[in-house]
Amino acid sequence: MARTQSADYAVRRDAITREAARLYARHGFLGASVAQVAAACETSKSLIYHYYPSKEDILFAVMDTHVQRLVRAARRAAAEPGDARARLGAAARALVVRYEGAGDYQRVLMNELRRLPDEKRTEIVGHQRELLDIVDALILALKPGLEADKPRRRTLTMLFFGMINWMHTWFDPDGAIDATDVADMAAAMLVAGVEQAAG
Amino acid sequence: MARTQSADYAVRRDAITREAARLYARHGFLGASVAQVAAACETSKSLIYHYYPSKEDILFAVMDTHVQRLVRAARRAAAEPGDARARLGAAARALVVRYEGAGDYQRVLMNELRRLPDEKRTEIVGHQRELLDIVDALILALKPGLEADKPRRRTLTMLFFGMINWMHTWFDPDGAIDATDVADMAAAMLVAGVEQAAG
DNA sequence: CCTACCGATCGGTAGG
DNA sequence: CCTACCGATCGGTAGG
Repeated sequence: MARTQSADYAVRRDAITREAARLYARHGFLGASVAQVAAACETSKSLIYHYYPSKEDILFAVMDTHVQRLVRAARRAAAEPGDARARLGAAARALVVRYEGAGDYQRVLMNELRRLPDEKRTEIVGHQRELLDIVDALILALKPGLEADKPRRRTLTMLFFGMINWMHTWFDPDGAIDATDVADMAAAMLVAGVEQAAG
Repeated sequence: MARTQSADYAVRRDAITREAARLYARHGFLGASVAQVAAACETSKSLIYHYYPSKEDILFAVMDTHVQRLVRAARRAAAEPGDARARLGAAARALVVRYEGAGDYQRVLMNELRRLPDEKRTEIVGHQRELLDIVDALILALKPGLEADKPRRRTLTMLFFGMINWMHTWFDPDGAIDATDVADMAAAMLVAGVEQAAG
């Protein structure tokens, strides 16, 4: 190889991304300064700009890594053996587990999309659409009769993501009900909505 | 009376609140400056500070007027004649109609709560809890057997608000499905969740 | 001529 | 109700 990067280049970059996710989640993208991100990483602002060309590029990294993991997790769950109902439950649980394990990233994804420049926002939105399409396909597998009713399928999908995407605003991991139970409840409610729409 | 206010004091103040809601909704609280609010009202920053002591007080006014209207609308719908199922549907429709008619206010309420100082945030959260309690009471009316299971009732309530509170991120008023249909779907899905939890 | 980094400071704009 | 400002802090970049 011609030139080498620091041996721990990727490690440092990930650390920056993680601290930025924490601060953007807590204070908002505009409310968290690059100086705060640097301080959290116990380094200088200049070092941050060595790893990322701009504050918005850090935001993109936070969202992109998270949404890609969500897509992979949902795809894997939706491809498990079992009928459509079981695969929907598996996908719901997989997503909720990821939300819980990456709460800061999820908050940033939900709240700061408009802070991205058009081109980058489009890329993230594209991945989010892949996620919607996975659920849409499961709804269709559940009720092939809804083939012609795309608007209703999309509405059901959005109501489903409404239920789970904002769990972070109220869910208590130390409470009486755990995250996978909530995922199962949301999946069951979606199934009921699908039955009703089809019947 | 000792001193008079301008005859159109309330009208001007409401106009400021409305323009602020629009700008806070579009750019976020931190992303919208007081100068922008003043420009939108075709007046000066100083005039804004004549009507409101701080930028955060405008934010509080936006949230407070909206959440109080939501509580009134939901209470009225929940008190209509009919069984619990019908009253739940009426409450869902009343909320969704208000969300649609006050989209900017709803967006601000959803996204900017943490920008309020503690005391004011507590006041808004108190009103939101009234809203939760209205739905909780309807769930209980639907299934008295859930009396002892407050955690599950609260989870169902939060899943319900998850469905309708973030409609503004995806709902298309010119689309094939109208807002009250979405409200009915959400209400039906909540009922299914309640039945399942009780059975 | 590269990379990895530092302390200091740039031009503008924020709320008040 | 305006212009003229303030102390502070923003995202980003300079030289070395």
